[in-house]
Amino acid sequence: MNTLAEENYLKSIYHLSLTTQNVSTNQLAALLNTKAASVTDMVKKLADKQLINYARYQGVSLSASGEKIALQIVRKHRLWEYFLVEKLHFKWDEVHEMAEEMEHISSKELVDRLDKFMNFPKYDPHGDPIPDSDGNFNTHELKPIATIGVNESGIISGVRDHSAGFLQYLEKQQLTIGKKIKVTEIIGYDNSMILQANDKQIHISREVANNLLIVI
Amino acid sequence: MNTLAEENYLKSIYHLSLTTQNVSTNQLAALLNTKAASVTDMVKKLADKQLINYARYQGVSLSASGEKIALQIVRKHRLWEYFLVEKLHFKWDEVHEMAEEMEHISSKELVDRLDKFMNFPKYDPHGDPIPDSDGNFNTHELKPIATIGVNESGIISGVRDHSAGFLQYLEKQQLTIGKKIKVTEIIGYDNSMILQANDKQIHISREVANNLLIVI
DNA sequence: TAATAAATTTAGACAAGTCTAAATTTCCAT
DNA sequence: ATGGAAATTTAGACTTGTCTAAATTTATTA
Ligand SMILES: [Mn+2]
Ligand SMILES: [Mn+2]
Ligand SMILES: [Mn+2]
Ligand SMILES: [Mn+2]
Repeated sequence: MNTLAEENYLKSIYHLSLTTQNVSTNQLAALLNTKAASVTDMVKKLADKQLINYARYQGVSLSASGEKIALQIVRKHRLWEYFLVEKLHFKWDEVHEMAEEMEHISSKELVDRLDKFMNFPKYDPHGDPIPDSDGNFNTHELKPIATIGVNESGIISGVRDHSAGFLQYLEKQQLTIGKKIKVTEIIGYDNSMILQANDKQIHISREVANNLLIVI
Repeated sequence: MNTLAEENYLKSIYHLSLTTQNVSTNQLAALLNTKAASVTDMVKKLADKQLINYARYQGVSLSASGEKIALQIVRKHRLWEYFLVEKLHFKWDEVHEMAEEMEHISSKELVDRLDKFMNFPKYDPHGDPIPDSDGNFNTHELKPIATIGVNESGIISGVRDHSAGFLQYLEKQQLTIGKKIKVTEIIGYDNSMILQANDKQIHISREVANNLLIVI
């Protein structure tokens, strides 16, 4: 139906659309590790196929049909990540690159059966919601730990940075999905935070606090 | 490492090499649904990469490194087919096209863990042997039912024709892998055969008898 | 508001993989 | 042994997706 390159563009536009309404050529080029000129070419093709809205110099947004496709790709990515972690026992920092390939397996029936096989998980190993067969998914209110104050607490429920390095750091500190944390102190000098978690005190930098998401 | 097209060529050369020592351009073109001129181009590229032996007008054969790669692709194809049938409950005639895509997922670690997850199966849903992590696999002596005589028997262990139509026919007749059959009569007029299987008499044409493989 | 900077698009080129048509080589039957 | 026929390769072209460099448009800021 759509080429691998087209699918990757649609997925990237989807992700960027979560924080920008009109996605720019340069944003896409950065995310896709390509050049702005290449993005312009592809964006014209996707617009011809009615998968995105595009006006020269104005950036792009997904059309209804484009979003539908993007959500199916995101669904596949997250279901395969769940499979790799829950069934094949990979660690949460090891699965992204594999899922980047697996998300392009085309059969919808396969994905739906995989979903059923794993009992319809709602979140992937990084806390991101998994769209169901129709593209619907849970949206819980996530906020960075950095936004709460002393004596406030929450449940770790997601990450803003998906890099292997960050995930490995969190794993080592046992700051993983589902863990309860409470802020016990904020160091004024550098805005770092001391958390109570796993019956221990854990000192995290402001940068970590910005990239670790909780639900209250 | 290698492109999708290169992998498909190597796999096709591997399959054709099982019955021909020097695989011809036309054989490859037919199997890959492409044109002889395209095959010549690709074959030059694979020869440059030392994955095949190629002399103009003389056909090709796999080099040691080419065969190693081909066997890894075959391993992935058959393991994914096994997964689709045993874990996701697809029928044996439904899995080939999906496996054609999945065999190109690159991670070796993933395949090895999938293998372990399924308890190291030795044969795929069609009776074809699954190479292990090092590329070694069982070779049992398979022969078409057509080659045995009246009162001889065997165990259905493979198919020569992998088309969905043939597999569906066998399923309906309950002539599936593992079933014991005995030839009770051969009709001289058309060389069709009457089998005893599943406590029933089943009449199969010569063509079916040629494509259904047993081990004695 | 004008000029300068930044973002985006256009122009032209290239690699991979494929195709058709024409040329070449090999095979086979006389 | 030789003249087709069949198989294979070459020549030249096309598509997809990418790139660099130049041109154009939009944004910023003095
Ligand atoms: Mn991921
Ligand atoms: Mn994820
Ligand atoms: Mn198959
Ligand atoms: Mn098979």
